[in-house]
Amino acid sequence: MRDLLAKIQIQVNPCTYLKNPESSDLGLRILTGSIDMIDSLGFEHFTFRKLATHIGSTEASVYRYFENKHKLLLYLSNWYWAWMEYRLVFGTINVNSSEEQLKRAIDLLVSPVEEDMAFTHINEIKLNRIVIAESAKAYLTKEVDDENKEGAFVAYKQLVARVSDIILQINPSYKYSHMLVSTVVEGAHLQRFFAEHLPKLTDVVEGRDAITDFCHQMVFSAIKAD
Amino acid sequence: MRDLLAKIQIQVNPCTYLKNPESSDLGLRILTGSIDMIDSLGFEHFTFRKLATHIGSTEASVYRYFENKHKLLLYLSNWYWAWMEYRLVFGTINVNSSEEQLKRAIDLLVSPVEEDMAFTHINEIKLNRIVIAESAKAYLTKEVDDENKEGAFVAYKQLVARVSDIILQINPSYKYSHMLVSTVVEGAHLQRFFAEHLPKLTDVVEGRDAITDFCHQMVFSAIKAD
DNA sequence: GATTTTTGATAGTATTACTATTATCTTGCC
DNA sequence: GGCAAGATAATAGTAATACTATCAAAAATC
Repeated sequence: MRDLLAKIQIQVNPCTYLKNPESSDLGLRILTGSIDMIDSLGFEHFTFRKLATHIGSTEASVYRYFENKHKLLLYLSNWYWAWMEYRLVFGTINVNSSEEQLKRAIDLLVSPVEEDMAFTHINEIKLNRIVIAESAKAYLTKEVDDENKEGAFVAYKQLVARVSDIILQINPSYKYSHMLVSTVVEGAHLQRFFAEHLPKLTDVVEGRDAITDFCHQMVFSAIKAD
Repeated sequence: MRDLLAKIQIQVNPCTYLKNPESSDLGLRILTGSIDMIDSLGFEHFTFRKLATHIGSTEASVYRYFENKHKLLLYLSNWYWAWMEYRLVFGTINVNSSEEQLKRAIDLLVSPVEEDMAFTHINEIKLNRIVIAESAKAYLTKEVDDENKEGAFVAYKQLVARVSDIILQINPSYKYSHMLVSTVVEGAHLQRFFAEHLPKLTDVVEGRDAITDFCHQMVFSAIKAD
């Protein structure tokens, strides 16, 4: 099993990079280092110069892998969503009931992530924090249409489509399945951020994870009310 | 009526500015001009130098009103949420039923905005687009905790609390009223952005505004399922 | 009409976001 | 083992951004 999983590589759309960072030692250091630094400094304070110093390389070398830090952020988001889809496929395989599939899908998408030992160069816990705090900046730009045409958001769209399909199996007449999925996924991220920084915008409850509970309830009540 | 409304001024928390832009002609031009330019260029490409040229002033003069462009964005978000709250108060006054109050509140928060003639220096349609595409960048930063302490997000928190109160009047045992409101408000913004730029993440339906419909349905099914 | 405040004009610095050039270092290949 | 091709490091340089400082002119206030 270990050997089998070791062969799995998360495929990221090439439009996000100039040279595949998974293809060399320096590339992998760029990924590991950038995840560390974006998580600790925040995207705005993160620069290729700082990254280069941190991983013991040079700015020019980093630029050979990624056009700019925005493309690097796109790469990391894509990796995250492709990883999520891979986990979703594994997590719902052999599950007969669509309701149970949806439950597991929501859990996977909105619960706190744990480290995945299969990918040593990516710290999934830090990457999750980056996706929560920074990934909206990857599409909230004036370049979004051009980048979308190049395929910069396929991984995300594919994941949303997959969960949306499960919803439609449960209730084929529900009109807003994509909206519901993207709202819940982004909403859960937002609530995690609020819980830590702007608690007045959320509801802190003890016991079971409130955000996961809220998402389950919202999804199932929405698709059943119809 | 006209005269009465003319006296109403939207109060914005002073922590966002160095000098109140509503207090001078140049200040008002900064507001009008920045709304134009952030809407057309996007926040990343917007600079104080470009703004100064656009309004026929100088960079140094703009800096006398706002510490930096991030603070200006905070000012604009605050103005928007304070304006929303003012409209919410007017829109739900003399409405007896809590259900009807909530309906109107959701409509106000998630439907496309129209221009408000009472505030000539602010183009609310452009400001709404800015809030949709840029306002998340105002809090998704490493400085959020410090700025929150200074009160940079009070207007937003107050609005969420107000709508949350209406929900609790309808169903006092609903545990996630703040989560639901902030999820719906941010979710609606996101869906408007997706509808225009990433339509695969949303559901385009003809007829009645799909996003408003979706939000109404989601809120009422969530609080009644409990 | 004098004083205070605001604005404009100009200049300057540090940092960021790149691009270019050349030297060095690996690694695959014969 | 040596050579060629490609990758990386070292260094330098440019344009734009994000400010700060100074001083004079203009406007508002008293």
